[in-house]
Amino acid sequence: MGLQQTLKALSDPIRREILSMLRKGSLSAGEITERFPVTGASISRHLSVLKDADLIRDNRQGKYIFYEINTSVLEEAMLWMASLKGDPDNDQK
Amino acid sequence: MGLQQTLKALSDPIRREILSMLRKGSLSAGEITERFPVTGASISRHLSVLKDADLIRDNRQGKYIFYEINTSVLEEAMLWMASLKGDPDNDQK
DNA sequence: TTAACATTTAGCCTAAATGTTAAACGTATT
DNA sequence: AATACGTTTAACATTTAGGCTAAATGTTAA
Repeated sequence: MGLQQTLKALSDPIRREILSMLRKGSLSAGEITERFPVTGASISRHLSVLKDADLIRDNRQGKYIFYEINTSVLEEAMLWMASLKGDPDNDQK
Repeated sequence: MGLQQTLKALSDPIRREILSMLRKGSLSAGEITERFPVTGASISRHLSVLKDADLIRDNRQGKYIFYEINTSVLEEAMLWMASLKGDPDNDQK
């Protein structure tokens, strides 16, 4: 985990779009796949990248696997960006 | 430009470290290179990625080229992340 | 203008990322 | 248990990224 994994996961447009979709509520892998012009296998791998980065969580319900967003991990990335804007004499690492 | 280029540029640890270094003031390409275990040519390419993303600006002074950070472009990335955390019914796209 | 130095660009190589199809897996239904 | 359905995993092809060395470019100084 960590900043590296977070930013890497966010650097792909499909993965960002998936996160945007999940903002409105959880969706199954199939529902997510429907909205992209790539195969389910590709989306599945994108989902696993997002999951490894802890940007999404999954929970199975019967034969469906539902994905939901987890934004807590964005905190670190936002703090890092904010620190870049800040005065280096004042505060953080 | 745009979010894609910004996040792509930020997804590499060397490029992030370069930005952190530049927080404290501008540095020449050579000074930046000294601090990494890779060749000047590699750093030069990293600098061009950061520059294309408008995360840094350069200005030549004699035979040196000095780089400085430009944080304004981080705004968009931070806003995007913030929007992921927000209520989709309330506000933005 | 030649030499020296700082930096970038080009060409090549390897590794990582992304896409595809086909096979495997997990669950529900019959 | 067999089939069907949703999803993931494996194997492979292609593209992209990052590193290196060598050549090119820009600038200063002799």
